[in-house]
Amino acid sequence: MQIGKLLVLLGVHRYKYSKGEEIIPTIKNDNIIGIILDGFAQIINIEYNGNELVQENLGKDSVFGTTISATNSESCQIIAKEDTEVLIIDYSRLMRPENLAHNYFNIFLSNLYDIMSNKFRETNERVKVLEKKQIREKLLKFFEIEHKKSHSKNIYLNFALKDLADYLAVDRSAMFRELKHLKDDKLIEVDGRKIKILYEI
Amino acid sequence: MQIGKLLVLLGVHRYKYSKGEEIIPTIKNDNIIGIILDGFAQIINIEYNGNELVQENLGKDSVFGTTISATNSESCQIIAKEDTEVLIIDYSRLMRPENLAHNYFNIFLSNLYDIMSNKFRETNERVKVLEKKQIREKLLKFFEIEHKKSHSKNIYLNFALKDLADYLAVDRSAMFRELKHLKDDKLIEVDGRKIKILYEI
DNA sequence: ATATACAAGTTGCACTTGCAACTTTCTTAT
DNA sequence: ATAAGAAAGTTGCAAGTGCAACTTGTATAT
Repeated sequence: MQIGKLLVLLGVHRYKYSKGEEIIPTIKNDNIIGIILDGFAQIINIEYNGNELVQENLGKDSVFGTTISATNSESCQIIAKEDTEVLIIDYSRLMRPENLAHNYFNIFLSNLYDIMSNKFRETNERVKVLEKKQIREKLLKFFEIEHKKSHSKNIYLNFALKDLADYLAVDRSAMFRELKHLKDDKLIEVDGRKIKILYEI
Repeated sequence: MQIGKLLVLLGVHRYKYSKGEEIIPTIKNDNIIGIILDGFAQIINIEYNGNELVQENLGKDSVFGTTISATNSESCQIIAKEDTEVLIIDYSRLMRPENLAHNYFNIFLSNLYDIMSNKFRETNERVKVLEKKQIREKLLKFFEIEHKKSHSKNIYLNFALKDLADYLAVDRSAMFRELKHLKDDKLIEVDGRKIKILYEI
């Protein structure tokens, strides 16, 4: 059997979206897992007052879906910000008994587990940061986590500083202020997106 | 084959811990999933300054482990607060190729996925709350989520109010102050652990 | 019945933060 | 090369919050 046909049987589909399009069918169903194969999309939350706020950036290999990330169909839109290719897994189809017998199925599930574990780790890292009450503490926790991952005292952000403020869920200007305090206290050096940790960790 | 033997083959073990004991072997390995079958335990985080803080309460059916919750062996201890029975799944053993052929394996993985999805949902709910910048907003988001789950305007907490402050990652007294403001504004009524939503939602 | 422990609730105060309203610097497209 | 837009960086101020230090209430055990 062809891999392609198998994927269809397992409830896995590949979709392409143009820049600006809404990745709509994916979130209507409540048991779906999406993986960004290529491109860039954003989960946008529409607040009760009409405010739209970016909830999550979805780059290559990002995972989303009701079970995995905080997307609920009522208040969320997923918009392709570039031409984007998405793999959609229909979980309820995937778990049909007739699929359970498939040879490939195990490997597939096993990979799925790895993807989910990764997402778990990321989310838990963020919770550890968000749990800190003060901006300074949040920043230090963030640096600590990044340091543990890279084993380097030089942190290079692959996103804008204003996005770091969103990640920490604090006001942008307040974060800049605190970064300055940390610089003044000679705990860090900041040069654009490069942050250097000066203290013992 | 007996289920018992199968579980061993799959790298699944059942352990019992007495009150006060550390659930130590579980977190030494970095690829483990634990499920509390019975009892009560806590994940305790030891900060660099020696402070111990309860990171998570693990009741019946709670799931923990490096891939799933924020436990890293260096700074975390899991302590049984009552006599506790734990199911430990060794993920690296579980995923051995020879297991992939097993009939039960699929069902097992499928259940595991459900457990993980649940944990995902819980964590994402908390992130949604933690993302709010102000205590009032955090509380309102929390009420909103609880309301969506129960479809009732009466929220009954099955934990102490001080634990709600921890969940929201805010100061306890500041939370009480804000609860009072919400009461004054006639948005809620609070009676012990019972909270009644008075506004349209 | 009384002591003990823990949760609930309150308050003043200093510090932190969000918000608004800027200026400056850097990117990107034409 | 230049305009337009976005990100970086600042600052004043009012409001929000953490912290400490209480009091009151409520279980639980002896």
